[in-house]
Amino acid sequence: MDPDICRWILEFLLRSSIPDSIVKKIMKALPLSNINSRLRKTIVLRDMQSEVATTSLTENLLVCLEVIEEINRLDGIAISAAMKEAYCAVAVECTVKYLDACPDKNTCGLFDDAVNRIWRGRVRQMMEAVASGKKIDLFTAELIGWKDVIESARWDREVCERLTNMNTRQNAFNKVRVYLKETWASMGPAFLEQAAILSEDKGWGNSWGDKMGDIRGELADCIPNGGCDNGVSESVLVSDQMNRCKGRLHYSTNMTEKGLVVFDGNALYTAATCMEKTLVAGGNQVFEQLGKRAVSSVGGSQALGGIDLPRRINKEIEKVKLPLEHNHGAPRIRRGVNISDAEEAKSSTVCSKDHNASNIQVDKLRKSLISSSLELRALVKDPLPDALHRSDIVRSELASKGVNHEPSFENQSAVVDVPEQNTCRSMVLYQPIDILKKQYSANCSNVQRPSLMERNSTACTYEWDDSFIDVPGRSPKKRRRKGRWGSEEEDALRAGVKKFGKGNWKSILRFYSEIFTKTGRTEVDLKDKWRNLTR
DNA sequence: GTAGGGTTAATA
DNA sequence: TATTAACCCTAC
Repeated sequence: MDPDICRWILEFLLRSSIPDSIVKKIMKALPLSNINSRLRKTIVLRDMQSEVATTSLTENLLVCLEVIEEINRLDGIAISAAMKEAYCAVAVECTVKYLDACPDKNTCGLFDDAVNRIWRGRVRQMMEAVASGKKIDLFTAELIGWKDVIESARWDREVCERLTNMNTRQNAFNKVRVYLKETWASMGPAFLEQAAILSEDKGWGNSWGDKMGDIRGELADCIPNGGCDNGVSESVLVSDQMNRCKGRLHYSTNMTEKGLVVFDGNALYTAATCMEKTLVAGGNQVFEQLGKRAVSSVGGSQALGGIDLPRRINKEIEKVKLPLEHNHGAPRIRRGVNISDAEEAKSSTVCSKDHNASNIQVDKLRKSLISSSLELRALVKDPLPDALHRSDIVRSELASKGVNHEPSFENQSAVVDVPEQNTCRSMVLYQPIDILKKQYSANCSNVQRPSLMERNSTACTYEWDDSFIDVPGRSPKKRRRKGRWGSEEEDALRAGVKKFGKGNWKSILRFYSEIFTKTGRTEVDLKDKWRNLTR
């Protein structure tokens, strides 16, 4: 798919309320080259929004804000007061929260570690950078003031108590939400939404809505046993979101609705297909207007990466029209692999109403894919897509930097009631910005955070290749070895059980994510370790 | 998501 | 070789 189309789709999805799990899949599959600063910022903001939505506050937010500051500086955008306040409030909360869990506030290793990471790490590096003449807008007098207070809490019990009694958590949430609201507003709608609004202004019809309803119904009907693996619900969700934008666009072509059906849980394919068909639906008029609107609204092609948009759009039209009209054509990309027309034909029938027939074809195709996969493994040392590669590489490079976090929506209230920590919603890892961090977070602290693009925690291995396909004659899957538990981890686990109670492993994992993500612990690991500790 | 039984690797 | 810690699997 064309990189510009990818960007438009990704920006739109990031701005939507599509679950992070789907965005995660899409980001894994999309070729994320040529990311412009607007998309970078959108990714980071979504990351922050996700974290706040699950009422979790981690040092990931500090990294995000630092990344955005860098983006803004390069783009010549001033740092707002809300952003500075948000950064300071999060830094305070990410430190003070450890006081709450410390049995002995004056000898708490977790609090000390947080002070070292945040105030003696990030903030001090800022101080040094400013002293050397570098402009860092996040470094404020308020931050310096808090640094002194936090440092004094290490030896002054009174300060310590005062900090513990402050609602730094609520304050941080409010400040971050204010900042997010302000920033989303300043960025305006997603490019595709702008285009949709434009098409509505032009009166290009509204028949799409009815048609989309039919298609969604067909999607639901044609999925045997609730779906092709787990893809259908995702496809419908994506379709719903795309419909927000597409509903305003004119629909007039002979779409092959079956082509909309997700194959094997690949939400990207659905998103891409929906978007292609939508964009094609309006024909040249829409594309031309898209181009004009984009170029005129940003004062030239610069903001779109310097592309000749109308020319690019026409190219896309030709590329997409062909397969639509002839029901075959240019190869599409699924899971980062080009698929042939024959496979396309197969997959297009996967979800037909003839479930038995489609299942047979699914089985055939799966066998074919497994066979291909094995062949590829034999031929290629590491078959992971580039995105995963980059993510893994960056993650290892960030082993001494890093972060944590969770998911979200725009347009949340700026000031909200924050639930008690032990009633937090379950954390959903959503970590999309590894690549961006590599570029923008040279001064991160030493906490690692799993990536959005990271492989499933139960599938990733530390000492050997993962092999999820059983192969006769091949040695059985080895066990992961994450290593023995350190005293820091044990302390965090004990403090977590004291704070959240036994059994709330997910909450404990989230609360001490700075510690547990370094070693890649899961909630099951925490449970098992607690069992060992209490035996 | 969690609990608990079972398995495996590391260690004494 | 026995014990223990870490990990896996499955049911709920």
